[in-house]
Amino acid sequence: MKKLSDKQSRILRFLNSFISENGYPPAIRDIQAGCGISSTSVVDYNLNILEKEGYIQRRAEVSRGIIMVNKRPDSESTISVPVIGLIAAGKPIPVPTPDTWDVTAASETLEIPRELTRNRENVYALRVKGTSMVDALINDGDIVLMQYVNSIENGEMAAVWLKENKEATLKKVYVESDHVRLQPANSEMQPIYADYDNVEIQGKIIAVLRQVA
Amino acid sequence: MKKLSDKQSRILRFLNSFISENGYPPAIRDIQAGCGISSTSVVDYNLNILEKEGYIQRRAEVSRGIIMVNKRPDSESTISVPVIGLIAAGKPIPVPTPDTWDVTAASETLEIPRELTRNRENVYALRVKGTSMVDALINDGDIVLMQYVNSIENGEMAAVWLKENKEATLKKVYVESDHVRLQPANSEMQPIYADYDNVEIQGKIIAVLRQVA
DNA sequence: TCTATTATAGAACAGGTGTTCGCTATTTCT
DNA sequence: AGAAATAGCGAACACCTGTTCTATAATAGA
Repeated sequence: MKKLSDKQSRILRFLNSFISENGYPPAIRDIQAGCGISSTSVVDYNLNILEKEGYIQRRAEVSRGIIMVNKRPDSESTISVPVIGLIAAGKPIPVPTPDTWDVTAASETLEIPRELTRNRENVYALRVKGTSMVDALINDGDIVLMQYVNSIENGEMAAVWLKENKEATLKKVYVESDHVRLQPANSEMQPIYADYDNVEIQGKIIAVLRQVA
Repeated sequence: MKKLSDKQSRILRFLNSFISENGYPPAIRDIQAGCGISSTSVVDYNLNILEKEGYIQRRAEVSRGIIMVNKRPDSESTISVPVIGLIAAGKPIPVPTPDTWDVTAASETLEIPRELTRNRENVYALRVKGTSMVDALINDGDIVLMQYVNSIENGEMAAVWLKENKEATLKKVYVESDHVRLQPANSEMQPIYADYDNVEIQGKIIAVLRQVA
């Protein structure tokens, strides 16, 4: 790809904003006005260059037949994820089962790119309260995306409820010969060992979001 | 909302498929052909009904000026963030300036909910390489959302380039009497002290994304 | 400096395109 | 059945819009 001229990148920026603002692409004369270009032929000239360079596609003889190639037309690129509650040491998580699944009932939802959830089903979000999970690189205030599952693979990070301790935490879970090993993500921290019937999987973690400042 | 006639729901379905297939809305005569309708006026007639019922919006006198209302244009809820490169100890970040800002030139982009970026401008993303920033609760493979800024508030987490050490890192930055204190987010870690002219702010961190498994 | 290339201008053309109008067919209601 | 509302039809109009043509200016190469 060659370097774009000032006018060309201006057109490209205008295309993006126009489409996102109006829902349909601009006509040649919209671009002309929006970018302060003197002639439609100059717009046409530069659009052809942009097409040859692969930035856009054009449909001949079609009004507003301009397609941005980089941004996929797939409008289903985000998914609504319910923020169910807090996870904190000492409190159980009110995890919904797939039966009682009702996104609309959640008090708060988050728009998450499908790219992050990788099209998984039964995804919910939890706010992390307290610093009890810094050893898993998860801080106070972070949001963790969880997937409701009954069982998990060895080594996956999961929200586990320790019945005896009455404590929920996020750890890597390894099922071993006669116990369950709960391993913090930080290799310098020591693992916790627990009996099978003391742990209850409440979902596996698939992503972490943290807003700073 | 009234019940739609067969023809109207056929038009609605055609609109969806046409837009997702072509990237721009159909003209009246495209709908006419696509739905097997005999006259453009019939299309116009039904489009007006669809608009009155709230299914679409129309721009008068604008070719292809049809907007689907139910599926909001993605760009309203999400923003395209360019993934500019890696941040790792020992490597400078090729941070763009607002002048050379060109989202389309980035090799990779990420759709991020505006909620996460809080409508900030000049946002870019970096992939974190290596575990050199675990003390800031940022792991290998994490994606950090950055905002290009010249200066930052005391205590904000920023990407700083240490000229002497030839090293980029993410730390909380405090400007103090005769030096700059770079404080890891983890309170148990010791801060780094650096001279004013040894540090170069390359942007402040506004969010962290981590995909697990 | 002369020339080839690239970029810009303005105008005009031909077909695309939303809109309108008069009229007919179909359905709904009384 | 008769009237009224709804739906459909075809054509025509007037503007929209992509495209093309010719001419000129600016730039780069030799």
